[in-house]
Amino acid sequence: MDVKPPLRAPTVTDVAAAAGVSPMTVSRVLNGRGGAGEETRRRVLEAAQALNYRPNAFAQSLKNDRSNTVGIIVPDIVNPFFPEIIRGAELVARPAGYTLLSCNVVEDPEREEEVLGTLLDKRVDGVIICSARLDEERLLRAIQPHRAVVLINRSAAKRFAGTIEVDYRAGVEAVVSRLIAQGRRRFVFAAGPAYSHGGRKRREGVEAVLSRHGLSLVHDVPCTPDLQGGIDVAARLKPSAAEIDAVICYNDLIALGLMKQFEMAGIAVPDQVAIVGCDDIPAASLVSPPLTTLRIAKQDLGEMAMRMLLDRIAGRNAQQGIVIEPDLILRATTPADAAQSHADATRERAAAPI
Amino acid sequence: MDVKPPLRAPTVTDVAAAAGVSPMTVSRVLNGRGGAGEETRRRVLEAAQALNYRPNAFAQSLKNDRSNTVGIIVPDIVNPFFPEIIRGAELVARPAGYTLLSCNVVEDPEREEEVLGTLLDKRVDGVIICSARLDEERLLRAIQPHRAVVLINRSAAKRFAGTIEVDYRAGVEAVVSRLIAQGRRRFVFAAGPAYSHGGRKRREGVEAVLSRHGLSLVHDVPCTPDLQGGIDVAARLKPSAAEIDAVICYNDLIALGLMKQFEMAGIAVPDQVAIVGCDDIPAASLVSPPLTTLRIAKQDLGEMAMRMLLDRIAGRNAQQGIVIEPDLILRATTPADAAQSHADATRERAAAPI
DNA sequence: GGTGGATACGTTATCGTTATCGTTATTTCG
DNA sequence: CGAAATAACGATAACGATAACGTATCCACC
Repeated sequence: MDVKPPLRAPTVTDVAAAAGVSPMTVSRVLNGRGGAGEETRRRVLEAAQALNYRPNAFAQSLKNDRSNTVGIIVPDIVNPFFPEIIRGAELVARPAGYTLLSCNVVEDPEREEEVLGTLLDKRVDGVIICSARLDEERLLRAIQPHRAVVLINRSAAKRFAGTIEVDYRAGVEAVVSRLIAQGRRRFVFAAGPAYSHGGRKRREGVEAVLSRHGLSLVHDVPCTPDLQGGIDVAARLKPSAAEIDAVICYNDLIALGLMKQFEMAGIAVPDQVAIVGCDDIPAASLVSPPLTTLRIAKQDLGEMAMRMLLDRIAGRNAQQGIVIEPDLILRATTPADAAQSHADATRERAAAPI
Repeated sequence: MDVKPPLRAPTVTDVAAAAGVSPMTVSRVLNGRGGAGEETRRRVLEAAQALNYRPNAFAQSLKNDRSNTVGIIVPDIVNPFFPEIIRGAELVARPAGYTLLSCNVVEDPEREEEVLGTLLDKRVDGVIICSARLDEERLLRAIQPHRAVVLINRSAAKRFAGTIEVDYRAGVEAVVSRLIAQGRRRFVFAAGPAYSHGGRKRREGVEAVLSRHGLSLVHDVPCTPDLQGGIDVAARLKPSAAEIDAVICYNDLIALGLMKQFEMAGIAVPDQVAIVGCDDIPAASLVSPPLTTLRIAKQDLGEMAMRMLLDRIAGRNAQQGIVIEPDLILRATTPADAAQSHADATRERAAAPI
């Protein structure tokens, strides 16, 4: 019963034959280039419709040397921080006629290089790279052959790429200052991946404030940027838990893993140890106590990055570098400031999952 | 200083010229087809290396009529359920030489149709569709032109696609039975999207067990499958909270949104109302009380789906339909069974984030 | 020495689309 | 009314890679 469609997809030639015109005319009509009569135009459109014709993107790309595809590379798609960025990017890309190719590199620099190569093979018109884990030299070499590049949280290579950076340093300084004002003195930094540029910025923020007060980090613990990383850090800290009173975490996942372990070990948060995360992933507001964190407008970030990329593809390199500020979201893993408790409550309401 | 690369990427012809052979020979060497002398082979490889040659994927695809690209469509990339599936799929696709094009359709059936069209334009070799939201007829029409299709959680169209289904019904029956044994009688189903096939299966499970006990749902509330959905459901339930004692949720996000609202409203979980989620996203084990849920091996699911898809692309339609069973993960949003409390504890330890 | 068969290459044609240029018919205007 | 401009369309040739086929060379073996 089912009319199995011809094994071969219809081409311009097929449409042309059906409409009684030349392939060129079909192309003209379908691309709205003009130069086709009204009656002809109608016939062509009908024929295309009837055959369910879809232009072959390969042939088009081969001809035009543009793929209308852009790539986005993230270190770990399972980390809730990144899907929101991807969504933002896609929201901008699609209406502009671009398809987004999102690639997960599972926190592996080798893979990052490899994926940039694959994207080059696919002739993407541009790439957004989130939190590149490659060292400077390899990163440069890897992005250099690409037509347009936007780097998120990686200041390097401004000559070859647009950049969008989160001002982690300022954000971290704000929380740390606050904690010091509240009497905390013995800080730990759960540092995340050693090769992370954002991680270095965060550390700078912590250390700047600490040294201003004549303090320094009690521990600086690298870890994977996921729940397991937090669990590992907790294991390292538990023996000497009495000697610390605040942990600044590279991201929320680490903070949440840590909190869970502290809870099981009977370490009181925030009374004994304050915990600060980063990113404000949805889970941060759901746990008990809710996590104090630096909120980053993730979807906006993705949208901005994609707009910048499309600009660069179009040859408009207007914005070379953008810096965005994180928002300090005070929740209950840091002590409430008596004088500010009302303001905090208000803020938290605004910060609740919408 | 920087030697700006030629604007045009090198082609086989360039490599051929550099090596002093014909383009065909270059192609042969690079594809390991044999039929090239040892010395020639060396020269070609050197030339390709020197020029940093990368074959143009468009031209190859145009010639071979295969893109070595597969698509995966998910309703919402921000829902933690899906990134793990994507990761699983990618883990299988990449070693097999396929690039994965993942598309987010933001819970919109129109968009789903549109994206399937875009993937068709890109001539993907196959598609995996997670939780299709399209109705039967439109889904069939949309997948029919595709070369190979695997549907996740959608039993339809077995003639045209491989399917992998989670046996939600069985999983839900298990929890509901348990809750009834524990004395719960007044059930609510937070149903998720009305057009979800998986949602219907879950409802069937709940209703089957209830009717076996002469009961029926107190409320059946559709909602978006995210935190907001849970918040909305909570708003609907709060006025009559005294009349219910268990809520079965379409997924964990809904359950978590609901819990947060119940907590703020002073409704005790599980003493007053038991809550059950579905998926076992990482946040489920982090909140307090930790959420009882149906665990789905998400990454495995993605891997299986991709293996099935690659089989179908290769023309081996071995497995037509697979059913996988969810695991009931008992945590603290459902009452502990005295006799079983030790077993539960053991189980929970195994279920902790690794 | 001539025939057969490897082996190592080059030529040609093709995938589907479209820019370029050419051709033909139609209109416009001095 | 005739010349020139305009419009509508077609033929050709690319884009880059590669099957299919052709050719040239060399060795083996009768």
